[in-house]
Amino acid sequence: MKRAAQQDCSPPSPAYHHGDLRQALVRAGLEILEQGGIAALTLREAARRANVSHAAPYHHFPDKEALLTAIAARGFQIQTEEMELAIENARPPIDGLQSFGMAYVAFAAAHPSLFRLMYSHERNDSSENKEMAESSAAGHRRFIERIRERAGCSEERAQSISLLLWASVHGLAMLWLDRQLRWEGVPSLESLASQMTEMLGVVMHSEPT
Amino acid sequence: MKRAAQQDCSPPSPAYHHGDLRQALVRAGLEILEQGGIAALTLREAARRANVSHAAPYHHFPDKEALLTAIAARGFQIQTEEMELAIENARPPIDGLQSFGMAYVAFAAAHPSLFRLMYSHERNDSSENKEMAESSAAGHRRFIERIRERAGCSEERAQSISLLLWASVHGLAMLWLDRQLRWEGVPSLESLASQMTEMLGVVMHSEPT
DNA sequence: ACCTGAACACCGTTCAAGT
DNA sequence: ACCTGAACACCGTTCAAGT
Repeated sequence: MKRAAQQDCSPPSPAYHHGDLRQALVRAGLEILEQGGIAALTLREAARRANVSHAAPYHHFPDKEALLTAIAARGFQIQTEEMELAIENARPPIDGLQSFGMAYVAFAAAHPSLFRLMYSHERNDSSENKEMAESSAAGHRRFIERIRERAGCSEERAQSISLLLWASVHGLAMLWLDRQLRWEGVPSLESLASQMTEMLGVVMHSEPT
Repeated sequence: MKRAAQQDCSPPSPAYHHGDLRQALVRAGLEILEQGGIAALTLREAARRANVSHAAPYHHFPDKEALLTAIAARGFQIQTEEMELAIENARPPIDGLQSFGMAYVAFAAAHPSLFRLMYSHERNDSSENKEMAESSAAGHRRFIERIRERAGCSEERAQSISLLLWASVHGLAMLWLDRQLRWEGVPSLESLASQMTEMLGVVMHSEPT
């Protein structure tokens, strides 16, 4: 009922093409990223896929960087959704700490270009980024709390552990995507991640120094 | 004696401008990277700084990507040099494992754009990359050996520990450069790295699972 | 308010031509 | 062998003009 009055699918005008070009551009960007990588992601190509002129995006984004930021923001949403799903469906149900690490690495492997875009290029603290930062911080706080409960340690120490876990899986994912983990007889990314998160369990249950 | 016959510094010809344009381009690239970041690093700008036409680089590199690879390769050399220096001069002399982590993060903080270039964009296995890969693998093997001696564990386990250490400091550096580590009251990067490498000492001296 | 089409400066790449 | 200058296709960005 919130949609515009039905118009039998005839476009309201040959020029005004849809109500939400902004979202269409972000969607197009995700598609380009998946098909051709970051090099193929241009403003003009996104406009082409959205069936508008190459100047149209400038009515929704001040510049290309802003579109990239919006795509990255959408990426963080997708990451949250996919990770929550993966953690729920983990078989056999494994430790929350380990399943977090596995899900993080799995997301990076599934969306390499998007993952790189999200975590690269120091993006300015735009309003969009503030939203992202807040939702990300909230998730982070919940995660720290879970660690604190499970390990029965101080919040300060839980923070240290969570940073170590995050950095480890982030670094593993990045090094893997960059083809840096290719010596003789490399195990799969999955087994590396599993091995790594297991070792981190040792730290979690050890005495603080 | 291997140099060309002395010519009183007068250029051998107004067009042929130096003997080693290739190296000059790499050097120019490093300079651009430090001054303007990855966005400023164009083939034409590198040519400009080397005082040659914009087409000249194509006699030394097949395309832009090849120049980027050469710059990244030089970056790995610089990283090795700077890290060895930093580890030697660590005061007070700290554990080798910890000083490695600190030096790694320090390099990333000192050369953010170069560090990003080195570890990004899946570069093809060009001959240059094979050299890099080999020297990198050799260093890696020495490092694993040191861990094995110190922790008195199997080589397999030493490999796991070294990967955990590498991934941790790499992830920490990346997340820091990407401004992802900015919640309330963030400690300095140095103290985060120190804290992290200390925790990893726990893993190293713990019993294998 | 939202979109177009022309225009500008810049970039990567190619190529015939010069020494 | 190594470099230049012109040329081409593409991109980000701007702007007057249209509805």
